[in-house]
Amino acid sequence: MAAKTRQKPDAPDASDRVSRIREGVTAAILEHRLLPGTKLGEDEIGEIYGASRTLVRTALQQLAHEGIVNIEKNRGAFVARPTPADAREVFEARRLIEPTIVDHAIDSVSPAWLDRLGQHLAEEREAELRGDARASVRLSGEFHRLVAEMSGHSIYLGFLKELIARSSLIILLYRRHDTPACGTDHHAGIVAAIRKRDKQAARAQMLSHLREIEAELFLKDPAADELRLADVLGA
Amino acid sequence: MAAKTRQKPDAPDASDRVSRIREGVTAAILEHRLLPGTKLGEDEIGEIYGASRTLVRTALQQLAHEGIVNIEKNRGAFVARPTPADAREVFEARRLIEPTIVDHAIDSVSPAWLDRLGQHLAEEREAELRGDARASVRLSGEFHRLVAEMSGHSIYLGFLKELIARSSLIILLYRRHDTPACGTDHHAGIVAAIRKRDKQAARAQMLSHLREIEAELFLKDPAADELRLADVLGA
DNA sequence: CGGGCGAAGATTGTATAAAGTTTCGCCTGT
DNA sequence: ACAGGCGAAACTTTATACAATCTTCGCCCG
Repeated sequence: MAAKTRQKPDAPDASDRVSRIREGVTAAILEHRLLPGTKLGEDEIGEIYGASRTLVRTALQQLAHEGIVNIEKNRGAFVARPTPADAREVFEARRLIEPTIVDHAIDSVSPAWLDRLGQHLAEEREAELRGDARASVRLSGEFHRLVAEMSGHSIYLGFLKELIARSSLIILLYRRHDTPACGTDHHAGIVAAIRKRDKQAARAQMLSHLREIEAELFLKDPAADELRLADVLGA
Repeated sequence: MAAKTRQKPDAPDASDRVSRIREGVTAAILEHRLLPGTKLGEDEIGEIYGASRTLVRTALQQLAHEGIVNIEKNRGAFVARPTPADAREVFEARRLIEPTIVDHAIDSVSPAWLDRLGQHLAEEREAELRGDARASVRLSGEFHRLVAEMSGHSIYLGFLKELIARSSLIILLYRRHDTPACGTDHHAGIVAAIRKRDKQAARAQMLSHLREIEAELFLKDPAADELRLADVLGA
């Protein structure tokens, strides 16, 4: 039975070229090398990755569906600029879904997974010590995705991937102080609760963790935003 | 101000050709004219809609992301065949999200929306009287989407659209009796609760409604499924 | 007569070229 | 000097052509 060629729809180490472009652009956006509003020309990206526009276009469409890129008809693709309202929606959705995800994760916990989580915490601590903000943001997102993978719930995993990508962009945009993302301590606490199979504690910690992240953002009123824009344009 | 050409990213009456293909194929799948496992050839679809393969591919990729089509590398696109495990995941997600959605819907209720809901209920009753199963399934899904639109929460709306599409496919696959989808009475009850701004009742009714839909499905054990398949092949 | 190898056909993946749209600069007219 | 419009350049969109891969059918060998 040579069913070897078949590969998972969302393989993490996806070796095909579209995935490489998608992940490269995602990394560039999330590491703040491409600011919101930046135009993503197809030729430009294609040249960077040595691919034709066909593949670039596919990747950009996927990113648009993830919500970190906006495609405007006949104008091109731009790095998304989430509004404060978007931000609130994203975090509300996370507060709804993630506590349930940790519940499931605890149900299907295993020594191998606990090892993986511990290893991840170590990586996060190291990045934080280095003061590497880019790696911190990336690893913080990966922690949440790891828990979702652990839960074995593919629908929740898919939703959360989207929410994490958007969150990372939002955090980079609206972070108040330059505090390095969300505290590693929170993640450690969640892992401890998972290790103890304490669902109630895990849910509670996840929830407060998410609340704290959102509380550290400066989500100004959309109306005020409009005014400020008018101010700039009028001046 | 010639900003007429600009259109919403997910316009319901999207007039562009990709959307027309996507909606046509979606309708065909949800109306059971294309059975799960059916191959969706690019040329075949392109000829039907008078479009080139480029557009067909775009549409199929979007459908794959929605989960009602599977794309296998170098083999093509097929109508998805959700497993019982998939079905349980989808309905669990709906039970988590939809009660919250009705909450929001009640927060932003308006006379215009109530009219719209009432009108929809009438359409559902009419289709049921006609015994038009296809229309019933479609309208039943649209009811849930309508409530999500009412909530004004774009993230939840996006997630629910995906869940509804998958649900429709699942219901058509695993329905036990040929009972016409989910009872219109449930929907009427939910609308009544929304009209009374009774969040608790609305949440409870939505939840029991979803439970009842799932209870009417015959979600056989995956293991048993394998066995039956082996049985057929062996015979 | 059954099984496996191989070539032809069909289908998808990728690249390139043609068509349509937007944008920006420049020029003209007032 | 400034407003308005014409036109070219750049880009996206769509179509078509080419390359790679898989499937299928027939043939040969055991």
